[in-house]
Amino acid sequence: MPDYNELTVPEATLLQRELQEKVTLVPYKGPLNYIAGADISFNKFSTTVYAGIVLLKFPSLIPVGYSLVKKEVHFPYVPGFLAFREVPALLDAWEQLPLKPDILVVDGHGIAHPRRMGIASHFGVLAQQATIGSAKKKLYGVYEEPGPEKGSVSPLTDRKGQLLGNVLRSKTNVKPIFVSPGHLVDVPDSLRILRQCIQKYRLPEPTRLAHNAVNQFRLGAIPEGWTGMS
DNA sequence: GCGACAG
DNA sequence: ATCTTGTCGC
Repeated sequence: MPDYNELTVPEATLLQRELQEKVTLVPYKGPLNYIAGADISFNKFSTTVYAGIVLLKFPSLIPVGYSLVKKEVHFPYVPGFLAFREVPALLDAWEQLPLKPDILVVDGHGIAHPRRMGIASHFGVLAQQATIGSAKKKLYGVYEEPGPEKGSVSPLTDRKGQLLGNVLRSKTNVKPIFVSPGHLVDVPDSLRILRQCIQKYRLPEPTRLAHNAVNQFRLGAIPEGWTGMS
């Protein structure tokens, strides 16, 4: 695996095209006893990123532990290349997880990307892990605004009509979230599974808890490493 | 050339 | 993404 910090955007584009051929979109048949959420936090203008993965029991969505890692990154944030900034740190956090989840929810898009290679797909291929992308804003694609009530959904497609994911109204009268498969799951299952992760907030529990964890970690409220709960 | 543009 | 007080609406 190349050092992402040394890549140019053209080189990163070539790598995305190579990895894209490995993305597998299939119905999810495996067990679903554990699910996890991954996210990154950082101080503006800083090259230090705080990555974290929170593991939760499914379907209770009760958190059972988290993995936190601090890392230096130099690849800049460029729309369409988020993975080159966040995946290295997330892989470190992933490696120190004592127990791998059946599904990992990544904060960002899966195949709803110009080259069908959003961060969730990128991570999934490298870690050979089933992943779902859950984003707060659109990166690529077209869609009709879903109805205002919680549960309303509308398809996200490319300009040729190919299905990329779905736009889900997770809470009534609240901006919708974008759900797309990353790897080893398909569009229908990514939506079905993610819907089961919505509780009281706009964001799915795995992502929401991961966001809280990395934020507290960055602020020094939690120590680095693996922390089981009980 | 102009608008769009995950985190 | 992060920094922030008040404010609008269910």
